[in-house]
Amino acid sequence: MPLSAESLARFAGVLADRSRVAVCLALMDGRAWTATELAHHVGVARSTASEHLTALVRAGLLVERRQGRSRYLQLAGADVAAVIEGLGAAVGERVVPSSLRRARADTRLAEARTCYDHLAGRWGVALYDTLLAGGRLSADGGLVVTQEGRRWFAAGGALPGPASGGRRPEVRECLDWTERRSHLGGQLGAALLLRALASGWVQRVDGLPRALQVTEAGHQALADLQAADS
Amino acid sequence: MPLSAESLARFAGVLADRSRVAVCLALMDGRAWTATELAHHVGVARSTASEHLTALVRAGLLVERRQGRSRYLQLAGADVAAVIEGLGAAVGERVVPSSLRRARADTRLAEARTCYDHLAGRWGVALYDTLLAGGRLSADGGLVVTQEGRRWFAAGGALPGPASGGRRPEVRECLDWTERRSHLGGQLGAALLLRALASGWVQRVDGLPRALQVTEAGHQALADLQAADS
DNA sequence: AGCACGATTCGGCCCCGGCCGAACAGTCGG
DNA sequence: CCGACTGTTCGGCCGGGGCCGAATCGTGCT
Repeated sequence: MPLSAESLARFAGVLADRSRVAVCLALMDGRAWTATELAHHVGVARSTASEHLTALVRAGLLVERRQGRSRYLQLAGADVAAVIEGLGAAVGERVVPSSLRRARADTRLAEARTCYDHLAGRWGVALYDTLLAGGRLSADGGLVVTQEGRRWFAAGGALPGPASGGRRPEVRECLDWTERRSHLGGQLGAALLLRALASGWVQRVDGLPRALQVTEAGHQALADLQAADS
Repeated sequence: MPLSAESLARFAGVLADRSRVAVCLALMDGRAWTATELAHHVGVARSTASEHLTALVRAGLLVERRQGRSRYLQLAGADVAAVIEGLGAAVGERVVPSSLRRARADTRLAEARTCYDHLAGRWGVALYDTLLAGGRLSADGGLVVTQEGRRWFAAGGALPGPASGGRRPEVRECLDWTERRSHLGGQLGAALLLRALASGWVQRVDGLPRALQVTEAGHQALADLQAADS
């Protein structure tokens, strides 16, 4: 009779399917997967996966980001991850032995890390925010590099060829839900990571593949960038 | 492919039905309901409810206690309640504004309180344990009052007529999952509450209907009882 | 013993939903 | 413009499962 039973059951119904659960479990690594990757991973036809994914998005468990002919999917937020972990605990399984749990626990991963081939973590997010605040990037209706930004990237040697005609977008807003903030992806994001390593802003940490340590020079570089804008 | 997806989906499937969810929600008050009560409450036939209830018990969400021709059902534990609350939070609903949440938070309710018409809370549980340890109650295969116990209850004026032919059992083990322990229910439990109030062991608290405050006399009475047994 | 009552089982109905393959729509690259 | 590739929509198939009513069992009361 109470309304809550209806909606709660409907919500649980979304998680009441192996394929959909498998999708969510795969996404527990916090990264964005493409639809075919997920379809192949759970072992169903692309058409079937498509329906599941729209259902998960409509239910608010996933967010999608369409890019070209691809559709990238991520968990909607840390709260849904918590629900899934809670369910996993209820059936007595450890759902996430993966990088994510460590990412939250390990402060070394929290400060700075790679996300695929670009910069993430608190420092990566801060750098992205600074570039945005300084007008080097603009996020009005799709992320683009401004003229000023293009000069700055070029000066640092971090600008790939303007017509480096790959399929990959030049810049991309990459949502990392452990931070619940965006950082810079795409070609330029990758180039920026290389520059950060080359300039000694960050350095890799032995034994922790994705971890980065921010050096004094790195903190200084970010501070300089912020100071130059004000 | 991973086993966890299968079992997790099956678990979610148990909660993917309005009727079953409505049952769990009703049981969130922490008390035991009878099967027909639940059937009537969620608005399905008794036969349908019976199947749902066995499913919930088999899934480990509920525990049952058969007594005479009745079947009492309760939530299996605080952990399942937490899962349900988590799910409720995920759909943006407050599942339990009820007494339970307060019972956990409010130390006054935690120390001693009424559960229906008998004693619960830490002090109620301790009293029950003491009666059991002192051989006044025996729990081997169904709770019964021993001869020694019968004398003790009679001495305190807490013994209802031996053939007070109501339908209610004389003693009953009542499982309170906020304590995760049993306390004394049934006719004798109710009589014991009256005696505890009459003897000044506990007194009611203004403004908190179910709350009881344990007096010095109450603590003393329990200590005396424990001392007499050793 | 007989009756009342709570609970369970069984057969049957019906609808929901997961699955696939085929066809279609967009996008990217030559 | 023409392939190559990603995703989506649409029939159609089929199994699962929620629901009920009737019959049955077991318990308790008189």
